[in-house]
Amino acid sequence: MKEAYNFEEIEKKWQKIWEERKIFEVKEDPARPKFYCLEMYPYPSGRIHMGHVRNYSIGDVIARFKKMRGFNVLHPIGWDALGLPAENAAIKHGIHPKKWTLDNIDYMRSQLKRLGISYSWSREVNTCLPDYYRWNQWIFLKMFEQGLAYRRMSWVNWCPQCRTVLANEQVVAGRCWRCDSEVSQKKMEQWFLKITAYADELLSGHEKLNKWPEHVLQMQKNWIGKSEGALVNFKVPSINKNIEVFTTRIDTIYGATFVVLSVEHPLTPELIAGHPEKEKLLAWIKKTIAENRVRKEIKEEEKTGYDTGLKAINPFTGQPVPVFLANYVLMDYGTGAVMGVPAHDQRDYEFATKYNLLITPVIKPASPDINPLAGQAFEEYGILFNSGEFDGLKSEQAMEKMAAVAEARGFGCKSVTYRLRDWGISRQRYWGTPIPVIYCEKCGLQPVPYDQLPVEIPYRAEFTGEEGSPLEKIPEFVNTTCPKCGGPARRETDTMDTFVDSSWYFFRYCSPQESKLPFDPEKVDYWLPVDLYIGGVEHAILHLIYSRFFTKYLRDLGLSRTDEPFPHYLAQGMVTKDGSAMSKSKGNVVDPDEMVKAYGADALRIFILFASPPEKEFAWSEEGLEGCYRFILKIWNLVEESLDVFRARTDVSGELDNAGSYQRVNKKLHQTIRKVTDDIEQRFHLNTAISALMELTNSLKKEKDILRQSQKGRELLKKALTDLILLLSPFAPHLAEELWQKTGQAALVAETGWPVYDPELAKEEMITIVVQINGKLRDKFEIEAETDEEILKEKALNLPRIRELLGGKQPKKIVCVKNKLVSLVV
RNA sequence: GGGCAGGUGGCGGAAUUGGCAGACGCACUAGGCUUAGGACCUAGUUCCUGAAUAAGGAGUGCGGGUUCGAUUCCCGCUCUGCCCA
Repeated sequence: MKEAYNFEEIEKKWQKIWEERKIFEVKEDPARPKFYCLEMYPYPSGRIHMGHVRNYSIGDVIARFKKMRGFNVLHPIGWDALGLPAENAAIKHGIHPKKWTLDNIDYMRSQLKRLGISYSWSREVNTCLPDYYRWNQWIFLKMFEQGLAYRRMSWVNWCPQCRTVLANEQVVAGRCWRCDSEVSQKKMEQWFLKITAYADELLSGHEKLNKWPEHVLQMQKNWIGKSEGALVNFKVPSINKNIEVFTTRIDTIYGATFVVLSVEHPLTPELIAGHPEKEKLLAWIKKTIAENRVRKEIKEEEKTGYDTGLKAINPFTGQPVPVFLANYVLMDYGTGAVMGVPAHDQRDYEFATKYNLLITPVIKPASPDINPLAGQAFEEYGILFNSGEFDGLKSEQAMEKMAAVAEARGFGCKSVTYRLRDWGISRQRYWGTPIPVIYCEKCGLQPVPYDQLPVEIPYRAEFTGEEGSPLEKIPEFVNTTCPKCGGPARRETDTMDTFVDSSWYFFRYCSPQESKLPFDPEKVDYWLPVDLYIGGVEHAILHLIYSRFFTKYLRDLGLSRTDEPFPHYLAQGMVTKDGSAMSKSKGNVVDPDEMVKAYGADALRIFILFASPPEKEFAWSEEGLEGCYRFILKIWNLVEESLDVFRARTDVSGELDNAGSYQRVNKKLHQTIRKVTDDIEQRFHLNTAISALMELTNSLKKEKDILRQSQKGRELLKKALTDLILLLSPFAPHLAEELWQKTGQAALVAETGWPVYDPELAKEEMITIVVQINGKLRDKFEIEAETDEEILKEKALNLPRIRELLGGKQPKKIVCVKNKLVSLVV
């Protein structure tokens, strides 16, 4: 009697055994090669979603595979547990953020365990516990000591109704998410981390990241946005001040017919001091500042500016040019001032046209074949003219020479700027790491001494969503004593961006209990870098760049020797259904729990991996899942029906009736081992690995009754089933363990080695050779592999069909490729 | 506007180095088995012409190029998605 496949029972059983026997717990072992397999840790929002299942299933295949290949595998998980949603839940439902978060974690942990992911649970990291976030504070203080954490004025979103600061995600279409009133901008003192100090290394480090997807590197490059150019001073004689502009095109400077400053430029007040329409101008400036914060892009028709009436001197031409304020120059980039070259910059061109400014061309195309289009700027490099002593130079040469001249004459120099800004980490929120700083009336700003860490998030707080951060309203928290003079002082009430937590959590996994330092440098030295990092591409810029920054900082602090935390990043594609990303707002979310209940974790895992390669989009379909469930049933039944071959029998004759069957299955087996191994190890194409397993299963199913008629065939079937179970185990680990046990194995699959193939046996002996005439397939024939090209040619020409088609004519040319084809040209 | 990724049957996808396009799965069709089945078994399924298991033609977004040969390489266009402005 065949036993039925009861996935619920089987999966629970093996999850329990793995946990009890601590199969996936690891220690440093210098004798073995290590493999650190990491998936992006989840935010404990309440429930696991399909994106998580995909992410963790991919990671689990790799982790289990590497373990079977003999690696010492670290495969940890944790929780990105601080953040705004917990606070929102408190505001909306009156649940304390801590309770909400910890409850969510408990539930989601059980969900992950139900999926059978091979995590080292003893290393679980939870960022909302003081044990973890105290080290955020520790690292912050180290940065503060070195001037890499600093405070300055910066803009925040402000809801005038709720009188509170809003996070960007709380601003919906320019309005407050709670009260729908219009969000304004407010300047406040904020904390920053000096990531720009590492701008150059973050960029040059890309060279080591040859196992990152090219497009992710490109995104980071754009984000860092290095531009090489020059700084040039334009003197404003009437107020005796210099306007320093940054330009990447100093070769066009003879065409600079005006200067434009950001409305937020520090010189603005002086520039407009004597303006006849000062009031009107101030109103416009205020409006522009507000708009610049909200708006992402400035379209042509929206470019507005004001003439200050003042003139600046173009240091190259010596000519006075008008000084403008405009909304299309941002204080955040370069120096907050640019020179306007309307002939060679499209934005300047549009601006000049609108305000009737002089347009002076100074660059002509290098080749006379190119005609600059009328009615727009010519932005290409070319040959200088109208440029005094620099006439006739190419743009590239001119840029060098003119920067040198500017430097020699004292009004400029070569310069590099970055688009990358320092990282603003201040959040006026409760559920985050308190920034460990104290303000004393007498002594001023004081860092919290290391021995007073952690500064804990006070439990008792009120969550109204109004009137500033909850922390501000907790006197026991705010009121403290100055660590220097002992007098009364106030605590900083800002908390840290949660990206700080996720910038180094992968260090913490190496020694999660460490209490003297953020992590044990020796253990980190053994495990880092992460050998494979898997996660959604939505974190490709911020999280990955911040993590790289922290890694470099921790290295410079002497705590680690790792330059790049993630030498290999696998960017997983989106999970979609009905053509769009699964999301609550779209209402197309499929709950993994229900699927696990209906089909089991193994079927869900196999389907999610089978439907598309990891880096591509994955489209949900329940029919597809059913198909994978049937595949599992097929394997189950195949093994059930063949269990007798695992028992010694004497009543089977020794000789094989069907040698062809033996050959086919043996070859298929070795080819499958080869393909599954290569697909996992080299390409991460888990979908084709699974399809290879399906093929092997189909073939065994078809041949098993013939094979079992002889002793030799029974041995092969036994080996094939054994290897099939092993190959299957990273994908469907519970099923594999159960079948493994059924076939009489004492050890666990998870502790067994990966099957090995014989390259000789995996080779095809007979090969189909294709015969083409004029590139069209006309016939084919079977022949031994590696047969000489001459023989192929002869054989092809003698095929009856080919002779008929040639009609006695000699081909003009014959191309022969060993093991592939014969191509005739007539 | 710039950068990147992608476009292959009814659907998800395969084709790893320029060499048989459509593996594997879904869905569907016909038949079998069954009291029944969303189970299982057998056969079939890119499109067009054909009674056909005969034979031929077209075919990997569109147009061109390189090549004996292009889903794959090159040029131009187009559409979709992502990122940045």
